[in-house]
Amino acid sequence: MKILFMGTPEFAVPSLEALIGAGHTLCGVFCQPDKPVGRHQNKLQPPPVKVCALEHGIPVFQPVKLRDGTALALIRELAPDLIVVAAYGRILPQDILDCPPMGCINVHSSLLPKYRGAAPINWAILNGDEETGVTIMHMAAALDAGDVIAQTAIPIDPNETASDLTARLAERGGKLLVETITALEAGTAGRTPQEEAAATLAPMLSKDLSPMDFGKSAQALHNQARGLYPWPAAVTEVSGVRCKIFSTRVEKGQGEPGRVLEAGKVGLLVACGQGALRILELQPDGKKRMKAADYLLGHPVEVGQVL
RNA sequence: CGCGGGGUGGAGCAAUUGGUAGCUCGUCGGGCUCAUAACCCGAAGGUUGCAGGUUCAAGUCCUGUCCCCGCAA
Repeated sequence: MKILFMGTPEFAVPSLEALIGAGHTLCGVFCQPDKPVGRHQNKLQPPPVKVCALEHGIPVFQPVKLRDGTALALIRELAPDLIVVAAYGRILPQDILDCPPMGCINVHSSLLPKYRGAAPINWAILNGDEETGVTIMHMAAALDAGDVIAQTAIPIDPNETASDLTARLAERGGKLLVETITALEAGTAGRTPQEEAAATLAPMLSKDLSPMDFGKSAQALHNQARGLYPWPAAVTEVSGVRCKIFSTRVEKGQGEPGRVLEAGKVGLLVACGQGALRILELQPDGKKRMKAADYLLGHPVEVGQVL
């Protein structure tokens, strides 16, 4: 099968590699343009998918616009049988969707119709879900609304971070993608419309989600810390110093929300609206990530103070 | 050269106006205890990121260089 792949971040890489591994012909890879990443805004960084594609000698295209006709012309020239999209980061216009004979399919990291949008994995954790999954679907003009071809559910570990879960789902997605294409070729693939009424959105993350409100339950805060890991991360102030909270645990405990119940070798224990949150790992502004216990050695926090 | 913080014994931090580096934890040895992420006693461990410079003397001032991190994207 001659395939045009579209994807950008790390999540899409296993899918691309799975296609290559399955022996499909990749006639090209589309990804977002290189952009400045990190501290040195003067330097452009290639997205992970580009790096992977180049390693495999696959031509890479990074169009800035998809609706000015040049992208469409390019795709016609590449003449793929099928377009596979995985976290490309753009909505494909109808003329491109209509282009390949076998159509366009998408790898999405949620159990659609739940969590349509940019950050399905994070929102599944933020909401405390116990399972999520990957879906392969035909693409429609609306956001993540196409008919479902295949779906696999996987359990979410109670302490799993979005980063870990992303890696697992990316791998699972790659496998399901290959299986699905095989089924499409064989003509045995199913096609189930999504139940619109059950659709929910998983919008892009932002730093507005970072501040921790200890009035919430310890479980909610724990979900916040792992769901926003590693970016934008749950953030709170410890003795006036802004800290990203990277690793937490839900424990029993009671007290005014935000009050420090314990500060020692096992980190900080902070009272929440319900239960208490053990802060195990954090990162102060300008410092490296460290165990909360280590941070306390040089920055004593009094038991009883309120964060 | 986008803005800013920082590199000190294994870890996290200190070090008055420049005068041969201190604290907490950990580690090792010993003691106490039914027991301990507890306590007591003792010990080891640092040419202060690197390279130059100023000075009688620099972690502390100057120059250069490498690395880490936050903001911003």
